[in-house]
Amino acid sequence: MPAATVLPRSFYDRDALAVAPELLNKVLVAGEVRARLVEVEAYRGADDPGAHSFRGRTPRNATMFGAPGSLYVYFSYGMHWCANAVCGPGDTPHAVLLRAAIPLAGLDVMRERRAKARREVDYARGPGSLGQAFGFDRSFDGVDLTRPRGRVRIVDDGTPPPARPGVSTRVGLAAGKGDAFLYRFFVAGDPHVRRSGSGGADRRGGGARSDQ
DNA sequence: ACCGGGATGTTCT
DNA sequence: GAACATCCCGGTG
Repeated sequence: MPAATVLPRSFYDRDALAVAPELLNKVLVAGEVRARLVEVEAYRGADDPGAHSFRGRTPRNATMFGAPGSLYVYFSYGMHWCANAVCGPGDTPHAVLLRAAIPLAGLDVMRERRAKARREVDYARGPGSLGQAFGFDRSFDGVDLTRPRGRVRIVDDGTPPPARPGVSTRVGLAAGKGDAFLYRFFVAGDPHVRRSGSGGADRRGGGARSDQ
């Protein structure tokens, strides 16, 4: 098993739509907590009415306009802290929302933080839950994800992204949700991915594409 | 399993 | 004052 390597800034310095599917199966690390990303969403600056950066820079979204490879954390619905990886290219305000992950280490800490979650599968299922499991808050906004011993980082442990990720529209948006915005990517069939829409949870097998 | 609503507070119009 | 990249609980079938 190769040593885990921190993703370099060049990984993030691209369109969020290119970065998002490649973040699947990477490992998010903060202190002793580690979890494998299985669901993400791309948000793309000026062309994306669903993005926080669509209407320009504000105090809240300033981190999105900063260096690719930064962590953009925002407060959602008066209750939850959600985390994004800032992307590019250059200073283009793109980002990838981290929506769900498989707990790998630091399970005691996660269980304590996620007291309401009964099952391990729910520790980091959904962006608010993921933020709570990792202990994110305002002080994490702007953290550099590319530092090998940084406070938060994303590493490659040798697990490749799925060859054919699940793809769908994004969750919970009033704007930017048509078929032109297939910006959500997930590991098809993984139980840690928040179920969407109707029907069965566990679609698996050869093809794997649009929804679960 | 599916749906409806309340919690809770920052951000922007 | 409305909207919001959400979560959880309780009702119903």
